[in-house]
Amino acid sequence: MPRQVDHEERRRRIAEAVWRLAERSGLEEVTLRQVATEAGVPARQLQYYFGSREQLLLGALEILNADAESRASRRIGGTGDPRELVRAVLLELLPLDEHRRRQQVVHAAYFVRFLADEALAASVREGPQALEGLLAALLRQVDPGLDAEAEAALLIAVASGLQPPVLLGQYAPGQAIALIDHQLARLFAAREQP
Amino acid sequence: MPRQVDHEERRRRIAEAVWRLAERSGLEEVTLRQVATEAGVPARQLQYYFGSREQLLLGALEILNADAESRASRRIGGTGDPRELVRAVLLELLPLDEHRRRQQVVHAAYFVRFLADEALAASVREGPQALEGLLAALLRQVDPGLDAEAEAALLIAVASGLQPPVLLGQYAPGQAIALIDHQLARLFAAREQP
DNA sequence: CGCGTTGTGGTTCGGTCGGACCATAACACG
DNA sequence: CGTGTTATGGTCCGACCGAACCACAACGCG
Repeated sequence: MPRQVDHEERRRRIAEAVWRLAERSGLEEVTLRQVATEAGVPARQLQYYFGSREQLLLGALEILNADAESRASRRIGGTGDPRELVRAVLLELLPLDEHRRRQQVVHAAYFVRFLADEALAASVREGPQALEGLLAALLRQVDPGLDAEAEAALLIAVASGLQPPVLLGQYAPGQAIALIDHQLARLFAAREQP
Repeated sequence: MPRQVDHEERRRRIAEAVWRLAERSGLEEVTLRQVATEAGVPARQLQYYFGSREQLLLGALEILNADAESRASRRIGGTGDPRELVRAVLLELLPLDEHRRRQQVVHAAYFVRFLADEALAASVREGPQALEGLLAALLRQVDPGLDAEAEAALLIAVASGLQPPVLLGQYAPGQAIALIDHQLARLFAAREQP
């Protein structure tokens, strides 16, 4: 194999340009030329490393998701207490740093596309479903008396429902966290002082 | 004024074409030509009734919001019981019929644009804020002991957080309603049998 | 009955789009 | 030291974009 080039690094560099543009002004502005300019590479490379525009959008999304997942698991890996773990998982859904903000805005930019493409929709459903299972298991661990599935679903709905207002600046991140803590405190109240 | 033409009716007809296209495949596909074809009018009329593409997108959004608001107030107008009213307001946030589904998908398509344009962002924040105030007032009426602001914010977060999974087909509408009822039941439990 | 306002249709323009194409440079390997 | 694979760059094409422009049809009013 001649000409040593780190394909992954190139693809990542280009994908990051896609994210920045999508975050700034939606998929509409993610044209091959704009991406090339933003990434600082000739337009031809996008064709070489991703193929068509459609594949570029898909590839950039995959890299973003893989990125977010590894970042998330690195962040929650430490804690052991189930109750702390539940909280950590939920906070992961809020745009509390630049990476998560970008990831969530880009997801929003893709959202209508998810609806239109059943294959995409299926892969998007996986994440929340896995998260819901994990949360339910943790909740059962904390208090077997809970309706774990329903409470897990509610908590995820709360956290993801807080995304837009935080992104829009309607709530400060601290307010969103306080609301999640409010819901968690009520949920765990019975178990707290038995 | 010669040539009697119902401007509002024309604008609505064109706006509906914008919604359908935006719902189907995002703002990216909302081009003047596509809108004209979809609405069944010559492209020139879009220019005449809205001006530029940007103004068309804005105008279509305004009409959509006015529509949704009148439809919503007509739907919840009947009930008097505060507790029923709270539930009705929350269910209004779910995509339970074609109109609400369309409205919410179109909003999703505009979302990144909201983030980029501060004026738009401000107008988008108004709705939820007013809703939150209304809900908080109702909650205080039901049970003065509640932290009405926090509970109102949580309920709205739950309902709006349930939008994406319902739209994606992850939850059936009935499941989403059940989750909201679960949260409401817990909230009102103390008041139920004093 | 003109006549000026208002609405309509079609056409055109400069620019940008995604993607195809081709020549060539860089390098691992026989 | 060729030589073939891999990577790169520049260029070109037909299609479509938003928007401007123009000629004219319809109609209320003086």
